[in-house]
Amino acid sequence: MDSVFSDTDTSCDLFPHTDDEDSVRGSSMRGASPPPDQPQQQQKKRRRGRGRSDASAQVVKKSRRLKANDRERNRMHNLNDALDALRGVLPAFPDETKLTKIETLRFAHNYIWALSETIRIADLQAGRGGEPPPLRPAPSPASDGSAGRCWSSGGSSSSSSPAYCASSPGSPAAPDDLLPRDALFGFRSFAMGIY
DNA sequence: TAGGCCATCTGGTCCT
DNA sequence: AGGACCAGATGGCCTA
Repeated sequence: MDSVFSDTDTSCDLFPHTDDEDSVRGSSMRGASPPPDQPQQQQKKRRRGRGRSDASAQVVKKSRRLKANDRERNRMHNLNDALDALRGVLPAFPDETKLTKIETLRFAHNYIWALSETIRIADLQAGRGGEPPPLRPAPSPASDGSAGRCWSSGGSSSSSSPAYCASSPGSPAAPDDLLPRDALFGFRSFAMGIY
């Protein structure tokens, strides 16, 4: 499939960033942590009396480390790409600033829950043929103010509720065509409403 | 300026 | 043995 989450695609050349030299002195370049426990002087001292094998071993070790760094960088880039793809699927307003990683994950979680809840309600309605149930999940029993604006199902149904209380939004994120635009307002804060 | 977010490096652990 | 995954550390950038 075209899944974004191509688990271990080592084939990703998303970033022509394979700068060996770059990663070699990545620490100094990005200001990343300089090896705190390995001052060069110590290394020099330790080298005393050792044969060439030690030096070559160091070279091998360093080369392995650099390769590992490169792989790790790629891995994180893949992860970020997947995260970006996820952002692309989630509803958002143009003026909304980019969701952070944690916001994206939390919002996706809640959004999926909202969708499944919508389906569940629709199924219920179809099976019964009665009057349409409210499209929006009922406000949580504990929510009578600004504080407890949870839109969890309260564990009332089969669907596992996210039980996450959003700090602000009064309504859950839901499919765009099912909910008015204002239902999506503030989903950013909603996204944050986990834990 | 403090705090949040992020990218990167790094060493350890697990898996193939 | 080598690669993937993970968590901690570190420093840069941005915003309130």
